[in-house]
Amino acid sequence: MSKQVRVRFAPSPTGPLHIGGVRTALFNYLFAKKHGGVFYLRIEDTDQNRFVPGAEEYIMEALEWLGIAPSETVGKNEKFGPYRQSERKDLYKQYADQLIASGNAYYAFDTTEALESWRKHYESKGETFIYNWKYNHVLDNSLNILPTETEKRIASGDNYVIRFKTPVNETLHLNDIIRGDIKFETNILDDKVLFKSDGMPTYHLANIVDDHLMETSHVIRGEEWLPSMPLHVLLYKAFGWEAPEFAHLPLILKPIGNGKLSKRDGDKMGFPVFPLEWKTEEGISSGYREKGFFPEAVINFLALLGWNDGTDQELFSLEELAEKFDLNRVHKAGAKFDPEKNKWFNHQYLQKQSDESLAKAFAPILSEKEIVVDNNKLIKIVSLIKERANFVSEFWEMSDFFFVAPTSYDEKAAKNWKEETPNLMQQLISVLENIGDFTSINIETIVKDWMTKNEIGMGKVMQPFRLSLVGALKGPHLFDIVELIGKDETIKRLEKAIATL
RNA sequence: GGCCCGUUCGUCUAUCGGUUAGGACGCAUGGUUUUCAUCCAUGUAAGAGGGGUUCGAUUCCCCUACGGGCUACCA
Repeated sequence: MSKQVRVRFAPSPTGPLHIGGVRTALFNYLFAKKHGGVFYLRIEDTDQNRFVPGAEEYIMEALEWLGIAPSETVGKNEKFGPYRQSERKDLYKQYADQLIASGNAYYAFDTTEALESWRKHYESKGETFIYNWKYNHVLDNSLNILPTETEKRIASGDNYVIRFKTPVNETLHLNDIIRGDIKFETNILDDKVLFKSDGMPTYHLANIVDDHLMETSHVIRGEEWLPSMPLHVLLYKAFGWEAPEFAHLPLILKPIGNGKLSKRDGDKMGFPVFPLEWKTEEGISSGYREKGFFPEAVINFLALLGWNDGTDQELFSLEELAEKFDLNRVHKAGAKFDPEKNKWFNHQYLQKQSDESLAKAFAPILSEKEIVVDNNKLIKIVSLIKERANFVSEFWEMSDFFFVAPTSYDEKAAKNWKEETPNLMQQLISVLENIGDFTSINIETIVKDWMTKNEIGMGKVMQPFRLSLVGALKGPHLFDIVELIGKDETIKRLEKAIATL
């Protein structure tokens, strides 16, 4: 690639960033890294009605948490700033005027109501209403009146918008990196509004102007933008600018049912669709971070939703992804989001964490329950339970018996508590009392010795023993538990079980 | 309705004309663990349909069906 690669993620701050947006950001980030380019963030806040406080901060925080923060954005390396379109407002009008002057755009005075009624009118006749030359005879714009009249109306304060004048009778052959050639007929295109009556540009104008001014080399965005690609390409042409290359990413679809994944689906289906938690008056939408996902796991899962490196490898670090990423290997079809596989990735990344860092992550949960525990002991406990966990948040219910004696016993397991069991447990207590070196291996050897010598079946002892200590038939290797909770506690729990059951 | 994009196991996907259509998640079974889980092994399961092109189509072309997106003075 001859040109410096500069790509952007350009969300509009209308709420929390959702998982589809995260993947778009990720693919842009990876593409930039792969080609030694720049990944920048631009805030597209040209719709004043949809502004949501906190959304912009949320987006930045989310990208930072995920480890894919932009290198240029609001307040950071602003060499092409400002990066907020609302702050570039004054810039856009001149470009709209430029298009008017060159005959590529015109003023339109139609009211929303008028357009709505024309639309209905033609639809009832079985026609598709398009705002272009074909229906110009019913439209109220500067194409139909004298320039002096237009000037007069504008001067008198009539509301107007500026529309693009789509060329007539052209067949456009556009290229998309992922999809190849795409054909469009200009005759079916609307003359889109470029400049709104409130003095703000629409997405289309602002986007093209900024992508040009910020020297964007590649536009990598969601497939929902594919239909506006001809307009955008036409705009570059009208300005006389070189257009960037385009790549339209497949959409992320709902796990079950039809349609693309939407912001509301997440909590309804039991998984987060947002990187971070988002609170509003209506309620809390859960986030990956708060649910205990590792950012690496989220990144890895998302990267593989629509892309793969052609091998069987599934676990990739961010660096590896950046090295191997290739837009030509992006799948064309939409991908259903699979919460199960997402969890599996988290399980993989949980196993990669050190016992120390997992203990550190677990500690706050324990202190909330006012449990004090020696750090070395905690590290050991974590090492015993982590392999069966998907999340740190599962640690407590998987290990509570290390910290507090069972208060109840699993009913089904308690059925194995036979008549002879109390006596056996009593004998077991005596055996344990005499063990000097109270370590897992030693205890195991001695206890098993005792069972063999007295011809006691393993199941007769081990199951009630576990039930007494844990309260259920679950958990790590029994003698590891015994060592960790210690001799006194073990005996205490056995005595309690004998008394209770 | 119109326009555009797409279609391989239930799900994510590999395959760039010739393969027993491979891997992963899930599920099932077995083994390990006298527990649960993990782990290991095995199994389950796919080219939407119809036409072409070709010696040969999952792969290239067309049609149909289905899925998705867009169709605002929202992005």
